[in-house]
Amino acid sequence: MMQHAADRPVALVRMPSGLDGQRFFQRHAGKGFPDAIGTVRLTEASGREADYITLPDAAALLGAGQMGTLEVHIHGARNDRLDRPDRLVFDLDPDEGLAFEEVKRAAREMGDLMRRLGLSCAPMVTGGKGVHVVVPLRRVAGWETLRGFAQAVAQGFERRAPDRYTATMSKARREGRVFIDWLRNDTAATAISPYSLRARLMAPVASRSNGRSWIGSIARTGSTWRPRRRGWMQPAPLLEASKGAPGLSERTLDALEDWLEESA
DNA sequence: GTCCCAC
DNA sequence: GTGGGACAACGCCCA
DNA sequence: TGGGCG
Repeated sequence: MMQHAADRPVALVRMPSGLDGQRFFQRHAGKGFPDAIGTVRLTEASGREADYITLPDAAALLGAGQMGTLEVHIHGARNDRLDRPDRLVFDLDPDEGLAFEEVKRAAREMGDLMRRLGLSCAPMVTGGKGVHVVVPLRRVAGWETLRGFAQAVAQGFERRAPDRYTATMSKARREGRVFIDWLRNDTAATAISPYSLRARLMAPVASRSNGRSWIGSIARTGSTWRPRRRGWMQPAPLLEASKGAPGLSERTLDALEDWLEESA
């Protein structure tokens, strides 16, 4: 998990009093935090500066757990270049009651497009009903570019198959469709970290809808902890995709233009 | 977990 | 001094 | 401007 979550601003979902207690989302570092947990100064949209939480190493993650942390949500940029995101996320969020098969189909189509645009990517089940398609990026473009790219892709999907996709968050537009949430790609936005638990009963990592338990999720990652059964070990798809990942270049944006024109 | 106020 | 309650986000889109 | 959303 730390290969994904270390050295970037994070937000925590904490339930320090257990399942029956309150639950809160915390992005600013607070007093009484363990020494192992670090802070990183971030300028918010309002212009205000605030100290955000960051986890330098496994000890910090352990410290977070000690404070009742269930979920870790990560920013799209690392501490050493907060203005140059190294990942982009499409959150594929199905309407209530939509078959998981539809989400998988959406993820496949998104993967196809990313490959066509020369980008690499990997799918991730979120532990809820959705799938994140994560696109690791060389840090050549800023947030503005990223956001515009994500929006264009989501709207392109909607235009191509308006009966199956929507790029609009509103409940009404989502009926029977997969909402492609492109809004996770902003300076202050976060997305659930790979391998984070979820603050739900049984603390899943992966949803039941694809039949994979959280133990199975760990096995899938290439973690140093390995289950006995052979054949489960595979390289973490996202880490594989990150190796030599390209950035959002002029060429990528041109390819996107072509795709958009096709569907116009 | 910590701070702060009321008692 | 101590018991107890409050507190621990942000920013977007769209109506 | 406020509500919904994640």
